[in-house]
Amino acid sequence: MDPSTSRRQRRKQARPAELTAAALSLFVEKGYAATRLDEVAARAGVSKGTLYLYFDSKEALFKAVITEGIVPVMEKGEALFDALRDDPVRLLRAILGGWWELIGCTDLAGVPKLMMAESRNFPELARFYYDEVISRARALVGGALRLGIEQGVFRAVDVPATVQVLMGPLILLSIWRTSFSACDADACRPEKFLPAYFDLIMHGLLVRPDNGDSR
Amino acid sequence: MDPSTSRRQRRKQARPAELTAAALSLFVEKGYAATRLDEVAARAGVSKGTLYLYFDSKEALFKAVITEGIVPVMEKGEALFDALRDDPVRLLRAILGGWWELIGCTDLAGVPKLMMAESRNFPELARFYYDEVISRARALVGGALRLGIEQGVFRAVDVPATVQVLMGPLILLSIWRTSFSACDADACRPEKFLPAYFDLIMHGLLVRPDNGDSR
Amino acid sequence: MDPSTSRRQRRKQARPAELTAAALSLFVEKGYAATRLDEVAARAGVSKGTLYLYFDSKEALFKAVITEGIVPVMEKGEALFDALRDDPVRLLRAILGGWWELIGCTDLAGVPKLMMAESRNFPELARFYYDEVISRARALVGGALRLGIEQGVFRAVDVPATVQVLMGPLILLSIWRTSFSACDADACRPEKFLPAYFDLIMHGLLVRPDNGDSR
Amino acid sequence: MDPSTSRRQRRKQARPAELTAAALSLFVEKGYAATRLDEVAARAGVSKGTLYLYFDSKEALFKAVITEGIVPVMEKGEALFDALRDDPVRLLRAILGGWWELIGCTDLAGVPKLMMAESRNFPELARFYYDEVISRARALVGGALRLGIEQGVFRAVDVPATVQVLMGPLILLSIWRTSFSACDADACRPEKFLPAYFDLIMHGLLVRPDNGDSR
DNA sequence: TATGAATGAGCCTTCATTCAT
DNA sequence: GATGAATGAAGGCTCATTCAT
Repeated sequence: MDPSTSRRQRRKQARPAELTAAALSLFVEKGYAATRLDEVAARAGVSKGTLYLYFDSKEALFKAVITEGIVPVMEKGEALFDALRDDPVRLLRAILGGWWELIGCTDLAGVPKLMMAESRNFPELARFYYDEVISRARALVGGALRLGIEQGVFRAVDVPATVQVLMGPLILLSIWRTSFSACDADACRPEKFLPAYFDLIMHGLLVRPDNGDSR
Repeated sequence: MDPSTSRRQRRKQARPAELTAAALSLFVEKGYAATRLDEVAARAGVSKGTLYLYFDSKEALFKAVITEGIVPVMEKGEALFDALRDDPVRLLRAILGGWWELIGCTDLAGVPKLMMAESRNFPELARFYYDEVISRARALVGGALRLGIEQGVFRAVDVPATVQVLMGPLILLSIWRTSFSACDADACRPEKFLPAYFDLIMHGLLVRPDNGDSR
Repeated sequence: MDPSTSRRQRRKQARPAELTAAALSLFVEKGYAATRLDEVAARAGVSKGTLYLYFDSKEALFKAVITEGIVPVMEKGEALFDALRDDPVRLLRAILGGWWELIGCTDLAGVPKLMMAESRNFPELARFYYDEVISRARALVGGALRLGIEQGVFRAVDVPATVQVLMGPLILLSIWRTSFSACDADACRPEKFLPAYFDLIMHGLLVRPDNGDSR
Repeated sequence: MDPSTSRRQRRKQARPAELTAAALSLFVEKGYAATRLDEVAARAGVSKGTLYLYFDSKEALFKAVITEGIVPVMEKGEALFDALRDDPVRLLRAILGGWWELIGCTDLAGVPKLMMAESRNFPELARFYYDEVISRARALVGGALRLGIEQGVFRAVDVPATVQVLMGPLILLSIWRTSFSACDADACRPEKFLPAYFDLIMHGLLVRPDNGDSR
């Protein structure tokens, strides 16, 4: 292997990910329209022209940011599901906690925020995101709920609506951290929020919440 | 009084509200940066120049949209609080349900969405919004929680964190309706969501949820 | 009539023509691609943005330059034809000489030059130009030839091919004047060229050239 | 001799001509400014970087296209002149017909078209072209005319102006073929055009046209 | 007060040119 | 010699803002 070629090759292969990472952080910070490609390129350490070697347009870059970032994570979540089928309580905690670990507390938390802000401007992308991310996430959480109800561990709640309720606090916190952390660093600390979150929802879901599972 | 002058007067007085309403709907639809003042003026039925008679700049219009829309509503909420001090369960339902009625299901639901998207671009406005809206809303919900805990009706939850948890689903649903209703009209129907929401949180909060208060 | 409104109105009505005139001169001078819209605007005495109030894009401006400039002239030519039907020699001179007066020696001479340079880049425009200008011009010249042949004044030449031959020197001269006048001002002087042109073609066409018609 | 080296050598020597040929065809098709060097390189089967091994800049490539293509042809024309001094009619036909064979109906026909379009953008090149091509071509045609006039075969026309007239149809047809052949394949067929051309000009030039020389 | 024509700074995008490999 | 990734200056176009009417 020629080391010199290899370095350039490695660089070239890494570029798209470096660029989408830079773009993600700026899109989240400023919004799609207010983000200048100059800045994206600068943050990725390349010139403006280089960006166009890898992405056809600002819109293409945006789509790559959304699709390439989040789809792989969904697959991990689905693997989790199969591993914990027989304990719905641990499964639900694993899914919701896993969402937080893999998305909510990482840069990818910006993706839901972005999609909410821009879904009307990019309808096909919104459709894609809905099908590939939202639906699949709902199926995971809803599946865990249904298992728990079938096994008599969870109360017989309205599953689709409750899924939406369960995701709400997590998604909102993840957005909060990229939006209001300057105003209120305290409310954004997950170490206080997450226990209260799991305490409330488990108490709300479990048939017999007193056995300590809600902690 | 000349009636034509009077009509003009009325018109003139109504203009700012007509303009902020048009601006709100467009900001929510497209985002701040992607909204053109041409469109705002057109939707309000005036010319672009007229807009500048009432607002100094696009930024000033944005600030008016945020501040003038939502602050009055906060006062209604605070009045509610004083009226229902002695029944924390009804009080909490009234506050959360009132939030939905007065903000969540109206055009004002766009305001939280906007502030999340633009807080980094308008830090002082974010600070204002945090102080005048978020903090006061939290005080209301947190006050109801504390009353219930003191009176032994609610479990002894971590109040600040639980407030955040409680608001999450409501805020998210309100955003969802302006973002993904095209993809998923069903999940945006509050008549299914709200009962499941109250069922879950009341079960999660109440010391004795079986007495029917959770419905 | 309000004179102030009127002046602005008059200005607004004149703008498109001022802009196409400026654009024509620059397109002819530099070519379509090398012409910057800044320059066009500056030459018309307005700002770059103003140009976009009247034309949607550079391409739209180019199309307007071509279509609005030359079509009206064709109609004059066709009127000429009907007035001189009974004297084919004078008719042919009037058409060819009229082409020179109305197009060849004016700024419109740039239009054929432009179309030749850009026809491959704007195929629909080329088609339009071919149908609305070239075909009609050929019909005029060809009609005069045919009349003369029928009346026994002109030799029985191949009409379509000869039309092309007759137009060649005129069109070339008009292009020459915008291309090589700096190199050779002399060859661009029509007062020398035109007599030689008419002398040659009339001698070439007439059955009895000696009667002086060739002058 | 190593045959592979030799092939490379041959390749290397052929490169400039391959590149100018590719460039000529693209310049003629799209114009100088609208031609991208990527395309030129691709059409010549090399990479963009390679192009810069042979030409310093786009402008240098353009100049090479103009100068290297056409100057050698002029010399053939001048050789022709000396060979046919004593028959001015055949000489003139040979020069004009030769122009058509060597330039007008080949890719080199694009050169006059290009120079007309770009002369204002490249004044020194225009000057060079004027001196090395136009003047020499004029001298050839003018010389034949003068010989014919001296020998009493041609009428006493204004030589410089008539040269311009004689070249017009040929040059125009050659341009037409690269510009409007898509619109009007018929008018571009030289087998119809050239006879009509020679018929007209010979009739126009000859003192006694009836002796058949005009065919 | 209301209008809308005009402005020009700013951003996305292209492409001639360079240079490390 | 050949490549093609990288650069950055330049131009088309947008839109917030101004101002004459």
